[in-house]
Amino acid sequence: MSIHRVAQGAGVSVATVSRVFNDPERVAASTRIRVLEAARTLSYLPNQSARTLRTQRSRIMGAILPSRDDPVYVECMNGIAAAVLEAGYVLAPIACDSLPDREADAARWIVASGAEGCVLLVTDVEASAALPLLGRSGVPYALMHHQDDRHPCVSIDSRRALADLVARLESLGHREIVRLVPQPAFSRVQEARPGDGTGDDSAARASRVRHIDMAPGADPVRQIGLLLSSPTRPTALLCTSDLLAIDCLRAAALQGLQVPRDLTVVGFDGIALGARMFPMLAAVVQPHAAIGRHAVELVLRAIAGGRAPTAADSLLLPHGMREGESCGPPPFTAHGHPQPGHPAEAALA
Amino acid sequence: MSIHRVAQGAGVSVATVSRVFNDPERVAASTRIRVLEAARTLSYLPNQSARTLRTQRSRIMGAILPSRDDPVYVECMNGIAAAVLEAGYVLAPIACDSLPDREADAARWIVASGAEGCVLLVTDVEASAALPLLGRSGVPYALMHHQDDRHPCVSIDSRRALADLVARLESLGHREIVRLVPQPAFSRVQEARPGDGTGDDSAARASRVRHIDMAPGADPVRQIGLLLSSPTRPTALLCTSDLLAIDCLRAAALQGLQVPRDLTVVGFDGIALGARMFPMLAAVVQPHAAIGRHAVELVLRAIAGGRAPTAADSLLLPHGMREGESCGPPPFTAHGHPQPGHPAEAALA
DNA sequence: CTGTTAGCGCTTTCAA
DNA sequence: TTGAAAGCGCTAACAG
Repeated sequence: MSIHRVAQGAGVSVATVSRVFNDPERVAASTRIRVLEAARTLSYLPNQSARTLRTQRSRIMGAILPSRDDPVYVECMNGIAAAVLEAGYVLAPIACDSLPDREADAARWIVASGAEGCVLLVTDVEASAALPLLGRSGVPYALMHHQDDRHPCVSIDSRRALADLVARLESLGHREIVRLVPQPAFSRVQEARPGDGTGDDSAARASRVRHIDMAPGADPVRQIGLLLSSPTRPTALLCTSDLLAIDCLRAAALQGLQVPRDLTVVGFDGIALGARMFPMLAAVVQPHAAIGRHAVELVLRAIAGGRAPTAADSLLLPHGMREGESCGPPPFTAHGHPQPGHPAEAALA
Repeated sequence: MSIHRVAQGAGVSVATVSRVFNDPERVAASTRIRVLEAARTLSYLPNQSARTLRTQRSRIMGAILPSRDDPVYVECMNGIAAAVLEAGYVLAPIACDSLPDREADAARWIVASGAEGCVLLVTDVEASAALPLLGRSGVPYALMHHQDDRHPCVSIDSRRALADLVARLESLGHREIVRLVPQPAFSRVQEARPGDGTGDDSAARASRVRHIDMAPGADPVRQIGLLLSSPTRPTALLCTSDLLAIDCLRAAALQGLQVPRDLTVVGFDGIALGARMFPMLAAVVQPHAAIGRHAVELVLRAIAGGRAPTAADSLLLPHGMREGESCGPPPFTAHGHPQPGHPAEAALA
């Protein structure tokens, strides 16, 4: 069904029909009604491709994310989708399974589709081929969950969030904190690692934490179980993601450890599901949806202003903390000896 | 960057450039290389809108789903996305938050975008405005997770799955089984309910189960807690969704009940996350991804054959069963079937 | 093997 | 307030 048939049906020119849909004020009420009527009976819908081709405005917003499975990205996508919808755009989301090649493909498709902008979360900002691709094509973009001097970013202050979390664990008495890092690690996770050269206070605090890289491909629950059955098992597990924290909860239970009595587990995302489990997962709560929303709005603002966003437009959003039920004092005394009669004592014997 | 500039750069006509991208064999190797080179240096990408407008083939597959938050739909979407990608199409997914109006809007957009097909999961097949909309526009579609005589559907035999699950619970000795049904219930959940008039064996078996509608809007964990604190609490909770089963697990823990010693909880989706929790969630395992994939392939086959899919093309996929750790024998000897007017029902009112 | 050209459906001057 | 017509970038006859 094309605009011609509608024009014919209403006894007007195609230009008038077009105006009815794009600038209704500029056409007489009587003709407008006639056109609308014709359009309705023919169930006419303007052809998007033709419209895009003609106006050079696709009203498409691209979104490149590592995966569709992690609730973190789902929550982020919710914010993105809402902002995109409100702006009258349509969303073209692409999940890349954390594969850099797919990220580049996605960026290429984004450009070819004529998307007016793009928000994205890449596995590795440095190595990303998608970023320069978008940059070269002049597609305005914003990164989510990253902090980088060379790109417009929206995220929390992850270094500070980590410091907050460590401070909380330490104030509870934990001295043997292990931070579990899945491999390959996203650049957003690598940040705030000891020896990153920034030398600021929070990094110093974080360096008191032992970092353990998880073997890629292996079953996380088994790996964590191994760690927990070690005689020198940590008193607190600080996970880079909530999904990993959930694995920790299961691993602990399989070892017969009770959380938080025998072990503290904290996450770093604050996904909604964590609050529906038992024990409720203690975690940094990142404003995932807000991050997505702000990233979209940043890009939209740039489109409206006719210029690409820059690193100077970057936004840092506040994070929260979920107390949860998976976090408590360590089972050991301050002096590092097992409390008498504590199950951990038997385990260490 | 248009095809003209590339043609100019390579010293050929636009037709040749077009051929290089659409039917490379038909152009001499030497010219092809020259064109490709020019395209690369100019970082040319064919304009999708122009291509679609000209060929009348958008290579877009629409997907309408109730939400983005439920892992069930995420898994489904994974299957859809994979099939769509393999076919060289691009996916346009729309989440409707289970709002019929948004479903209709989505269908309208699908049509306007020129999508060649659509897979969808609607809240209510009967009342859906999206279905007739697609039908009228001639966009081939397939329903997922539904069984309906009037539409092409891909799903499991949910009646049989429910019967299998009930049989398993009964063989373990459970006689007080409650099936928790969130409100408003999807048509896919309403199926297999007593009094649905089919009168077959599985329905008869399922009718031994007491159905309890959950209060819409209220906190599920609280509601379930109330049910569990009743003196005549059921011995097994049969949930229509895994997410609800997870709520049951938490509610049970808050009541001091140990699963499965004091209470059996089973889900009806088999989401991956359920296997990562403790206790591992026992559940019917639906092949969500396969359902999505088959729905797409069904539509693709129809597109290739130049005809819309019909109810006769419907597919029934086999379901599985996850033993899990949340399922065991009841805590006390069976004392007969639940009586009408069970107090547990009042607890939820 | 390659070039010329019409036209997909729409918006938008420019004229009336 | 309305219409005529050009052209967005591309593909597919058709001609050579």
